[in-house]
Amino acid sequence: MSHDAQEMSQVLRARHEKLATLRERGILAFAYSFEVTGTSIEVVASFEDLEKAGGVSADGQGTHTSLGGRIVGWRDMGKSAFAHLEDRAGRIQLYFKKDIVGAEAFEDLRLLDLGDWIGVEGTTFRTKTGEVTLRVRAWTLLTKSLRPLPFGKVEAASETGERVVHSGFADQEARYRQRYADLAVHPEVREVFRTRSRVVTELRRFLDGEGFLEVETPVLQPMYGGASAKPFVTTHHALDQTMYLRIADELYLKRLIVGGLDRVYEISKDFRNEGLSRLHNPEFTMLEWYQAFTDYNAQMDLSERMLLHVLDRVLGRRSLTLAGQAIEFSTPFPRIRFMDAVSAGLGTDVHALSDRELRARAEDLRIPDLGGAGRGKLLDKLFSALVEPGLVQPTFVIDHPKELSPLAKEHRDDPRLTERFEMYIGGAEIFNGFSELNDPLDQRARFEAQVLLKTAGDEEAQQIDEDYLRALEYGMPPTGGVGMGVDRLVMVLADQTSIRDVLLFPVLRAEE
RNA sequence: GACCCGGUAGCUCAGCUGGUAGAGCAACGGACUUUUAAUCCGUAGGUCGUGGGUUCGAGACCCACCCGGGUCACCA
Repeated sequence: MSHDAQEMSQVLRARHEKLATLRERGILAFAYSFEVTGTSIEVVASFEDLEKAGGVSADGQGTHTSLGGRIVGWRDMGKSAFAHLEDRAGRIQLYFKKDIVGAEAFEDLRLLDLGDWIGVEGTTFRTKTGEVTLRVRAWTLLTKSLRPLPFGKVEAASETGERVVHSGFADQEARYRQRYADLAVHPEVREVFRTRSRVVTELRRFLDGEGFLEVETPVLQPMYGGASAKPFVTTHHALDQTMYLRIADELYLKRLIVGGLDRVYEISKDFRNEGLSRLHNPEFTMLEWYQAFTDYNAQMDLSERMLLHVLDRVLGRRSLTLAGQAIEFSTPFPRIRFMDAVSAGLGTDVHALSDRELRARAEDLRIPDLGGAGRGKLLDKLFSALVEPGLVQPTFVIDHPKELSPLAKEHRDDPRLTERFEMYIGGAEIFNGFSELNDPLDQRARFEAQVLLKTAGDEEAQQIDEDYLRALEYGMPPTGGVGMGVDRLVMVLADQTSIRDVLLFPVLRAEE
């Protein structure tokens, strides 16, 4: 025992005492392995199949099976006891009877607690109350749980008959910090992360099927770029060099297009040294892909197809509920021009407004912290305030102003704009793509404009990446590229309103 | 960083205009060989976030601080 028993709470002390008793009786508290023949759900289903086929024996016995799992419920009845065992698939009821397991093994059940991992073997049957149950012939302790899990209670509401869950673990912060306990007592949380895994699998499957090559580019970079954001800064000691954690994959992936890997994608952790919010975690997962010989129109189509693929494969339907709102995915999604949307919100043509007039409009709307915002930032602020919240159904916003998009190609019909799109769902931006700027001279000019913004105090403005310009000078074919927030897509599919609820271990202030 | 709300038993919470700290669940002991929120009897469990102050007396009132949540700001 590593803790002074005096300092342990009564609850912990009771478990340590049980552990000591187990050891006195020669029972292994932390076993090495256990052979299972299936999962709880399979066992229940196969018993029901057996019933339908009339294969249950005269005394109601089904097949013999062995299962492993965690004890999540216990009802002691004296010379018999009922429990629920939870494994990766679900739950099954266990029935222990003194006459069956034997007096000694039955007595040892007293040393078990909720949260313990056990292995059981026996035959299935259906109880008087109708639940398919495993009649346990023998049980083995697999792991003693020395700290009680915060199990809640489920009850049927007296009036409506609905199942009401009384969580024993409602403190959100504690749930994030001790995600292991959150997962252990909340099957629905485990389900969110299964959904997340399936989403990522299907994104890969889709792009692989389209002939894309999955690649890996540096996380640790001597120069960061590809997005407007503040980086995390660190030091490589042997090289005595400042390094940055990547804020985007974009510039590396486009170098690969130059190199002739003409359809590439990467699923990456990106890092941005910014505030936290419902939609922002400092470390997040981004999917970026680039496809040569295509423009942003093709990439909007591809994005739609990708989204439908994921919906079909993960949910099996093309509609869902997000934060209580019904969302329908019917393609093609509406496409609205950025400047038209802002103009509509403002009730006047923004093209005709000077920078000063734009600022006055923003101030009228009480948009805070305009600071030294230039035309691009003013338009962006107006867009965020007037348009974004209304983009609940899947919608493409297209043709953003040039100042906002230093890596996007100038619009073929309007030099003030770029060929860019963002797709919004539920008021949040999830996809962002463009016809990639491949003219190295124009790219240099855009970088230089960013440097001016930086000098003017914009901390997120980009820097000149000479090596990237050198790559473009070798020649990058016309290319369409897209970045997509994987966490945010998972939020949509799993109906979660906070990014923290789709991250296993969200960023938190250090404990203590 | 700003504003609002919160911190009381392992968990969820109550605690009135200041008067000796409570409930349910969990735990522990006992009864019960088809229960499922099992039930019944009993026991134990608390530096009331921290530090000051007001008061005869503070969980409650005042001040400061710490921690958290929400909203906003920051953030393609």
